[in-house]
Amino acid sequence: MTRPKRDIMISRQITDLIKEHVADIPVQHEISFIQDPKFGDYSSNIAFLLAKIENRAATDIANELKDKLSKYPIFSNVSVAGRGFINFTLARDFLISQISAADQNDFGKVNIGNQEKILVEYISANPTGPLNVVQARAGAFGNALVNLLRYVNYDAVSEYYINNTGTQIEMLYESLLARINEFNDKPSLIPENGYHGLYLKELARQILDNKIPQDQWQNYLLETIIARQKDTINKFGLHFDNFVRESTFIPRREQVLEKLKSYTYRKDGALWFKSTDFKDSEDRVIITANGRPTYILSDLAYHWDKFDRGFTTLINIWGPDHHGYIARMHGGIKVLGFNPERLIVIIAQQVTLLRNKEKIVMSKRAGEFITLEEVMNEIGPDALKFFLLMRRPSQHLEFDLALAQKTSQENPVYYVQYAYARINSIIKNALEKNLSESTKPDLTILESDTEQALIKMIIHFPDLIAASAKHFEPHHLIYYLIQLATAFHAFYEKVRVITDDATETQARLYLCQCTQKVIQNALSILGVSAPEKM
RNA sequence: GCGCCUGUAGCUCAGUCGGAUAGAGCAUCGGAUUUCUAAUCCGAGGGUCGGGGGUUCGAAUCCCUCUAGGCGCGCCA
Repeated sequence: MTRPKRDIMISRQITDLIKEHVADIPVQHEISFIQDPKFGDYSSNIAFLLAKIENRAATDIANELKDKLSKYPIFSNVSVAGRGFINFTLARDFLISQISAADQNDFGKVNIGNQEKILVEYISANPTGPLNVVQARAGAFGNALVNLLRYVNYDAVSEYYINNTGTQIEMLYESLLARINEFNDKPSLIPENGYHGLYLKELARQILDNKIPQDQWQNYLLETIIARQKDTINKFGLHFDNFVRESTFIPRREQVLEKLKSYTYRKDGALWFKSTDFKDSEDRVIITANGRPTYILSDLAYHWDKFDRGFTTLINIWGPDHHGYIARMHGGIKVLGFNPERLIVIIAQQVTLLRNKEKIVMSKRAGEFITLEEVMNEIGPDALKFFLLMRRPSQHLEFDLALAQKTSQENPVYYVQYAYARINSIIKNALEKNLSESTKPDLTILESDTEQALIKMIIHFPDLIAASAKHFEPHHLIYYLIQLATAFHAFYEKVRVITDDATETQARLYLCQCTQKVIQNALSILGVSAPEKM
C-alpha cells in the first residue's frame, strides 16, 4: 500500500490539519516549538490572526478549533491557553512514527530552495597579507550558510573574489620593494598607506635568497600570498567552489561604463557615478583623475557576470567596514538592469579579540593583527568555528583568547562533540557484545520522560533547519545542538542503553543512532568535526 | 555632523521576525558516580529587556525620541 510521502516537518503536518478547518490560513500563521513542556509541544497563533479578520474573540475561535483538532490521533492533547494560543501535545504513537524517519542519512533535508541557483561570496580578502579573524568569521559563516542552503535544496555555489589589481596591490608591491631595499642597505621607506607587516620582510628575504628575477617579483609576491591564504582556508576547513580574479573582469568594465553612462558626470577631472540617485549619501568616483578605474567598476562587472551565469540570488558576506558600500552597489546593479533586491548583503560584524582582557587592535595596513592561523593554532579550528558561529552575524563579537583556552573544558563545542563520542562508544560496546541492530525495533517501550524529550528534540530538527535556512541564520543550529546534547546527556544519565532486555536495548540503541545522525548532520553543516572518541 | 551595528541575569549571548510567567552557557552555591566515556547529570539564587513616549487584543521585538558603546564616512578596497 502506498501513501503520499508524509512531510517530515512537524509544523507543516499540524498546519495541514488546521487547513482542513480553516479555508485561508493567513501567511503570518506560525507553528512554534514550545520550550516549556508544561504548555505542550507546539503551538499555533492562528486564533489571533483569524480574530482580527473575523472580528471575533480569539479565545472563542481557539476553542472551536480545539474541539475540531482534538479528534486527530497525532495529538494526545489540544488545549487553549493565554489569550488564544492553541497548544498541541504530540501523541506517543505519533512521536514513534516520526522518529522512524530519523535514522536516514539525509534526515532533516527539506525542500525550500527548489534548486534555485544562489551564489554566496565571502571572505574575498585582498591578497595583501594573511587572513585575519573577521575574515575567519565571514568564512565560518559563509561556509555554514552554503552547506545549510544546499541542505534545503538550493543549488548553492561558494565563491572567493580575489582583488588582484588596483592601488592596494601597487601599494603592496612598493612596500615589498622597501623591504628589499632594507636588506640591500639602500634607503627604504614603506609608503604611508603601505603594508608594514613583518610577513613582507620575510617575503623579501625569500625573494633575495631564491634569487627571483626582478621582473617576477610582483607576480611571486601575489601568488605566494594567495597560496598562503588558500592554505589557511584549507586548514580552517572551508570549501570554495570557485576562486575568481578581479583581473578577469577588466574587459567588462567598458560595458559597465557604457550602461552607467546616463548616471555619470565629470568633475575635477574624474568620472562620477550619481549614486545619490539610489540613496547613497554621496556620489562616487568610478574613474579617477589620472584615469584609473576604482574598485566598484570591477565589482559591478563581477556582479553582472554572476547574474549572467544564471544566479537568481546573490549573497555577499562583507566586513563591517563595507556597509557604506551597499547603496552604491545596489544602485549600480539597478542601472545594469537587474533587481537590486536580489543582492543580499550580510555584514559580519567586527570581532574584538582580547588577550587577558586587553584589546588587540587590528589593522592589516599597520601590520598589527592576530592572524587566523595564530588563533586556529591556539584554540583549534573546531572550537574557533563553533565560537564564531554562535553569534548572529550582526552581533559584535568579543572573546578573550586566554579565556577561550582556559575554559575549553566547558566549551560548548566539546559538550556537543562529547555527546557524539559517547554514543559512538555505546554503539561500539553493543557491537562487541554481538548485539545486532534490529531493523524494526519496538520503539513503544521508549516511554520515560528523558526518552520522550529526546525524541521530541530529534524530530524537531527538520523544522529547525527550515527556519534557519529561511533567514540565513546558521547560528540557530548551535543552540539546537546544545539542547539536543543536553537531552541526550540527561537520557544517558537516567536510563541504561545496553541491558539484558533485548527489546529495550535495541529500541534505545536505535534512539542513540538517530541522535548521532542528527548531531552529525548539524555539525557537518557548521563545518565542525564529529570525533569518534574523545 | 551623516550612515551602519549594538545595549537582555555578575560575564558571554539566544529569543523561530508582534505572542504565554523573557531563556541558555559560563561564573557562584548545594547535591549525584561500585554499571555503556564525570569533557556528565540534578537543584538553587540571579532581570525595570539602556531611558521615555507611541502603535494594539498583545511589544525585548515595530515607529518616534533621548542616551551609551563600537565601526565606517578616500579620486583605497
